Amino acid sequence: MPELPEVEVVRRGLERWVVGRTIRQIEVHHPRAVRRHPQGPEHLARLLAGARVVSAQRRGKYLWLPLEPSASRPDDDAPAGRALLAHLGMSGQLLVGAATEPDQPHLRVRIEFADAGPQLRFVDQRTFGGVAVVALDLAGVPLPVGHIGRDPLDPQFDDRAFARSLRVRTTGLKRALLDQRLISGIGNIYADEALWRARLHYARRTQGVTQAEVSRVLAAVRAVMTEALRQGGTSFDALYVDVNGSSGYFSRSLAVYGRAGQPCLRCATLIRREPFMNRSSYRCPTCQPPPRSAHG
DNA sequence: CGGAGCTCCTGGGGGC
DNA sequence: TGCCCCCAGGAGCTCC
Repeated sequence: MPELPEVEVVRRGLERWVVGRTIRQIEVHHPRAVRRHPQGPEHLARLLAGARVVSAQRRGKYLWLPLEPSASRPDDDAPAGRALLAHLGMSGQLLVGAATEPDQPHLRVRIEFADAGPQLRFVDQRTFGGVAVVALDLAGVPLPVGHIGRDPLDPQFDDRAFARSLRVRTTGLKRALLDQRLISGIGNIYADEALWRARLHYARRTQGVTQAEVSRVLAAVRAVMTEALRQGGTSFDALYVDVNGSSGYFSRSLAVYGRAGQPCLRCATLIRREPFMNRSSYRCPTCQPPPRSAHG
């Protein structure tokens, strides 16, 4: 399940293998993979043909490749330029490989370049992810990404502003961590890992969280993501891989996620799995006790 | 408008 | 062995 560290691994791969190259043509193999491109697959293909990839950017779990502005036209509706935007969703992969490699079973979009180099493929089993060509705002951020907050590894992330907006929310702590408008890049795995490291329960009321606890949870988020990044990301199977198809090793380092019934690495209490938002939360009952009152 | 719940999707795995 | 149901979950959408 790609979260910030996994997406950043992919971004680095794109930076190395795709930036500077010119797209020759693309093939859309599944309409759902381009559903976020409202004008349809043919329009997407037209915009990309001949475009040069300028850089590889990321905010939270969104990736985008700014494109060299084409010769300006009077009717240009994207004065600040366009980018190829990608979200990996649950199971999306961006793979760089030779044209001679056989098509993956869930190949959704193929991008070929004008040079003789490897192609870029968007492969996605569950089709929660997708690609689109979108306009950039004056800050260089894709319009559909405008509502996404900065992520905790962004140097411009404002810890104090985060603490303020967190404490005026009326929700639970984990729900807030998963709200990409407030802080981006965190998904179910890293939310559980960070809460375990910070020794906080997922249902803690955001209004009742102290400044020290906010600092603790932010430090935990950054620590777990930085460690995961160093190990190439988290992977349980072949679903999440870097652009070369290699898996990360961080799954070996998970303290609570997926460890129901196994001892807590701090206190040996058995880790518990509980239903949460129609999904699961993993926690240590001793290190992360339930909040005692409505104030959390 | 904030908050909560629903929905999209596919393949693996467990139960019978 | 085969079938059915559950599970994984990001994020846009809908409803209150």
